[in-house]
Amino acid sequence: MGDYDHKTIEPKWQRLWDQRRLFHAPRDDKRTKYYILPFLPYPSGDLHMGHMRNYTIGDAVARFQRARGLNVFHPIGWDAFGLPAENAAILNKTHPRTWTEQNTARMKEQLRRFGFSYDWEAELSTCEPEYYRWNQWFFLRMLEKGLAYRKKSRVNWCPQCQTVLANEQVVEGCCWRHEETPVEQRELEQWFLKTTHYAEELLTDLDKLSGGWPERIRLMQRNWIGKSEGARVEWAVAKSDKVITTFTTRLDTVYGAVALLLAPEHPLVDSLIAGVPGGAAIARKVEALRRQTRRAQVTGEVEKEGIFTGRFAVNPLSGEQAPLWVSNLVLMEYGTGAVQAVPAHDQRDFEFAKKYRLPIKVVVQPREGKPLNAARLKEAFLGHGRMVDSGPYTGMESEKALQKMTDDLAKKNQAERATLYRIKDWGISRQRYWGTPIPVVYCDACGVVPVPDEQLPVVLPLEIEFTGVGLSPLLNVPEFLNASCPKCGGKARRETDTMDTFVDSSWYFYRYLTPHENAAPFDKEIVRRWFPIDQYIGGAEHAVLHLIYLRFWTKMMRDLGLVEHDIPVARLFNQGMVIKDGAKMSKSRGNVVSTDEMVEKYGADTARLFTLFAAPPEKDMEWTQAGVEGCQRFLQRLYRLVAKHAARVREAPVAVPGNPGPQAAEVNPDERHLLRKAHQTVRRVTTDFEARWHFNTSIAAIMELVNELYLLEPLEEHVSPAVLNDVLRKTVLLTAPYAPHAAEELWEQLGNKQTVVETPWPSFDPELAKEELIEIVIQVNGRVRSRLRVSETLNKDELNERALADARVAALLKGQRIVKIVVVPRKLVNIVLAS
RNA sequence: GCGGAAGUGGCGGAACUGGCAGACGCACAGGAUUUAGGAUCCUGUGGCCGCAAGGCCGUGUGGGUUCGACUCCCACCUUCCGCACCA
Repeated sequence: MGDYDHKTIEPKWQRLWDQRRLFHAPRDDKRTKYYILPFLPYPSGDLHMGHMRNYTIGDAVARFQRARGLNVFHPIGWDAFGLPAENAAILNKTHPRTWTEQNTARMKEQLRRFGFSYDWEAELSTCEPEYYRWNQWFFLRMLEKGLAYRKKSRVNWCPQCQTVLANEQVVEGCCWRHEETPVEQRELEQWFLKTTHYAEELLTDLDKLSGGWPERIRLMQRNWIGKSEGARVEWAVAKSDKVITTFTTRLDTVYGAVALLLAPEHPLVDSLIAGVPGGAAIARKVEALRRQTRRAQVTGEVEKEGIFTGRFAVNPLSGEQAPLWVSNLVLMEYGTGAVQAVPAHDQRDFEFAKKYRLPIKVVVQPREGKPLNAARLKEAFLGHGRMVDSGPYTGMESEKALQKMTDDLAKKNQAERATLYRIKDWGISRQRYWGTPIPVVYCDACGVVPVPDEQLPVVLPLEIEFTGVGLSPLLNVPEFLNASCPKCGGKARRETDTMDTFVDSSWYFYRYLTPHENAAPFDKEIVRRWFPIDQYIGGAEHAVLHLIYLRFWTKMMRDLGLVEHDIPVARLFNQGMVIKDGAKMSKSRGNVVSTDEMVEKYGADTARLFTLFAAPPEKDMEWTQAGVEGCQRFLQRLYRLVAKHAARVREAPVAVPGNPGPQAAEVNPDERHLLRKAHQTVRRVTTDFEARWHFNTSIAAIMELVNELYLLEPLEEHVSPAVLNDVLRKTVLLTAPYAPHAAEELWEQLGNKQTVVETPWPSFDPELAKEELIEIVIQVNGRVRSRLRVSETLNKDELNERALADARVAALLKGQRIVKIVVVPRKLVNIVLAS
């Protein structure tokens, strides 16, 4: 019989699954497809239990759906390019490729030891030329379509990474990897992808994702895209031929504008202050404002301030002159870098006006409450209402005035409706070695020239030296740097910037289906059959980066005619974090639980089981040693039980089509009880998988079933082999998605030749699951005073009668007047007494 | 400041549609087995009062709706997360 020994069981079944290719999903198959995958992991070196939670959840679902008869595709691969590999190269003199390969091999081994049901034949690594070649190919297509372009721009520079960061990688003014390092600003020529081209579509698609993607993620993306509708309005500068364009969503308040504010970086600032008295002093102030980092401005480390330029601008509607100020209140990055200042109706303008003693002019009166008085205003009024002091618009509703003013100005070509998005184009240039080379060359004669498709891939040279200083190390590789121009054949210099690794992760899930296809990024027909992804699983930290880029990429591919759908991912699941000692499990916090140690000491099954049992998967869970031991104890308990009885029951007849298994009529009361519990458990676990993924309650239900079995020990005295066989088989099959190795071992002991993986999910009989007698609670004034065990067919009147006849209830009713009796069939009787 | 999620025993959590609060697990206590310990099996375990039967209190706080509220409504407190001059 022996004891539960995970060390022999787990490798045994892993080998067998592997040999028999049980997790390979035939791309062409009549069964319904189910495409489930975890986020692409970065090979950072070592997996800990925090990472494993993601894979454990996905694997349980994959195994369940496979048992349900679906053709499950469950791939994994490696996000193999990126900065850490290069930083490691600088520190340890290992080549990024070597470092990456070592880490990948190590993590792959760790995943294998957990027995996840991946289709390893689909494995891919983004640093392989056969993969990144297609990044380059896509880039060229986008270049042709005008979706990729180059511009000089002020970029975020992290002095730690020595590289440019995308806006998304800047967290509160600091680097997302180095939270203590403030980001600096630099001017560089950069490659951009036009994500803004799809801003509107990316926004409206969020509605279609309702139900499939978590509300939280959709909201974050909506804020990120940040649509706002308004108008661009032209203000002439007095005594000048210059015109300043503002953007506003509240043109209705324009009569209340007491100033026009310009961002310090606004291109007209220098020429406007050039000839003005005191211009030199103003210029010095502007210079000081420009030196402030955006971080300082946003976090309020520096005060909101400004300076009057000595110039005036003409209000396009009132004709009044408004003083022109330069202020760090205004951002050059958003809108036009110029805004109307309306203190009465904008809180920021209100505070600015108070500070500089600018007048305050109310032009919209609220519909309810006291009318506003400019002199006594404590804060800006942001709502809509009735227009006052606004020339011909006075008396109108402000919403109407907004439209009318825009139309009126538009007729004079002084305004146009405009929609602005907060989302920016995606800067993909990285001054780094370990990434996809951007396939263009710079020719002295022809300028920027794309590398022709036939010359792809532009291969990253492997012979390279890392000094850790300066820009890209590729600048020191003449064989790479020096190219000939594809157009004129003359001397050209190759682009040394590489692509942001978010490019790699934007489309890898298409490549999984045909990872070695070499005529195209993927097989269109196979993709058509397998998309969208049925279930994507990963952490919420990628809510606005990866998960917007991948939607962008699909839009772009749709416009290239490569795919027909708009949304690549039908359902998204965000698992919670793993907490240890009060903090998120992470290497930097030093509170990681090693997966190797877990497998060694408790086994993968125990680790997996605990991961799912400790909390529902979307919530944070706390890792505790005692909890892990409890789960191991359960597996041992199950193992001992099955092992003890296997020999006796395995020859008994088995429920198959034609023989539905033991029925109610043929069994004794103990057996009836056990069968009922078993069928109830199958129902509970099945519905938990289908509806809400609360594996903690599923596992609790299986534990209850096992407890019932123990209470009937010695089982041979109470339960026939046929019934016991049926119940044990169900128990093992239900356990399999959570603890697949132990399940296989026990399944084999029960005399099965097929693996669990090849065995259909157990079904349940609703009739057998039904309780014969149900418990009805009798309440008096809402307090439980007694209970009845009755047949569930009893109707209201019968229940009423039985409740009043109850001895304990009758005693309480003596001398009391009954006001009302509430009867809820199958639940309770509540007798309400006069007070 | 704005938006979101969440607050239940000593701990992790359960209660799915307004109907028995605390499933399951941990921890703890008692018993069986054992030379002993460990392991295993069984029993108990929200608080207070009581020998017991039983009673009272109890889901962050205060109010409300209801025969009945962890669940719905209002106000507030705490924690976590996201956004944060977006004109």
